[in-house]
Amino acid sequence: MTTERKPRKDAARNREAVLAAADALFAREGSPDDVTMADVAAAAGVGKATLFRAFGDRPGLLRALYEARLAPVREAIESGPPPLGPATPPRERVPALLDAVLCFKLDNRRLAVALEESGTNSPYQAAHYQRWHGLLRGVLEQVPGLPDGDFAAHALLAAVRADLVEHLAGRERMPRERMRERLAEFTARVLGTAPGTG
Amino acid sequence: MTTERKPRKDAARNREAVLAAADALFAREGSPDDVTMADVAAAAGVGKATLFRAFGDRPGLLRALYEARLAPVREAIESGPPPLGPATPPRERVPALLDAVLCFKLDNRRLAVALEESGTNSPYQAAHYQRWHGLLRGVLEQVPGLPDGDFAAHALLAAVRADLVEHLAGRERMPRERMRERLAEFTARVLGTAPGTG
DNA sequence: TTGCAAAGCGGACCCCGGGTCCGTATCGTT
DNA sequence: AACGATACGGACCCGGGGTCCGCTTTGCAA
Repeated sequence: MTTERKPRKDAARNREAVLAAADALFAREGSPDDVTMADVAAAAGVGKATLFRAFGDRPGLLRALYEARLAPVREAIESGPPPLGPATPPRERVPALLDAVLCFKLDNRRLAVALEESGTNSPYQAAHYQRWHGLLRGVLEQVPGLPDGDFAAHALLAAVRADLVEHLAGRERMPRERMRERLAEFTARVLGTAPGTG
Repeated sequence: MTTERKPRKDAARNREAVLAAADALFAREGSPDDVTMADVAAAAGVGKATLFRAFGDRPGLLRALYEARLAPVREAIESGPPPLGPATPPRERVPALLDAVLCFKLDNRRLAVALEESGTNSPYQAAHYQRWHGLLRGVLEQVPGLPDGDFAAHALLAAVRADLVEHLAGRERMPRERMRERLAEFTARVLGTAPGTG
């Protein structure tokens, strides 16, 4: 087993400072890649090496920020009450999950875009995507009449990809509630629960 | 009006050489961004400046390659016979369009990925995306019972995004015909023409 | 054919951002 | 207080996109 030593307290403090600074910068700046690593280091009042030692590389920093923000949502999904929690019947849980993802991306647009475009490789290898996909796929496969949960999960998640959300909400100024509504309609159609279909 | 002068013939020749070289390199290399502009210039037997003069910047080169490959498909869509051409009834044309996009991306995976990730800004501002979306949206809105063609068009196109296609076809080795089938099923569900729904 | 702009060429060069090195400062333990 | 381990920081390196400018080629015209 890999014995995890606990970090020195200045290290921990710096780590927090960096996270806070990065958070603020991404919120403030227009485009994610206008924020350079040197910027973050400077804003945190820290040397570049400290930053890289703490997070490995740029994607590492983004991931850390992302996971921190995502934690409450994960919690709600893994052990919360319906309609997000595991006790929810599949037909209701699927739209709830997608809505949660959408809302999360709406609330963290810049960050989500930065993360998706940061890796040198596709977002589909990212651990958090694999988790979302695995979960959604599992729930979809409990819905009778859905022939292929795997592809459907990918396709539904594609509809809430960060850059699409950013495009619609940011560039096209589509209101939040409208987007949620459209996504719900779309999901319902895929599930075969659409009003017009019956 | 902007008077377009015709280029000198060595310029034209070089332009072709660059396109051919880039094409070959993207096909050969594993990852799109392993191919540098300098590589392309060298492979084409041309100076870097020539390359940049001809195409502006890296995205410009990618776009040129992409448009060239895309031309026959556009042709088939704009003035070809059914099921792609304009004479096709909407309910058949939507899946045909998506299938065409999917096949195109399968045949030009590397290039499509490179293009989507190349721009400093999202792929949703790219002219070719706007065209696909506008077209699909228009067709969708001719289908009765579809409340929102705009979002549905985005969502359906998201299901055939280059990196997803690359992930499924490349990394996960999903066979071509299987992908087409899954996409067709998914599309049918959205359109309300799925076998399980009726 | 030769003259001569203008258009084009090429590769050395610049810029800038991610990532590293290593001498110095801090921590925390004895 | 002292000393090893751990962390700090900013100068530094590297590699890739994009530009500059002195030289070559083209094509028109005399």
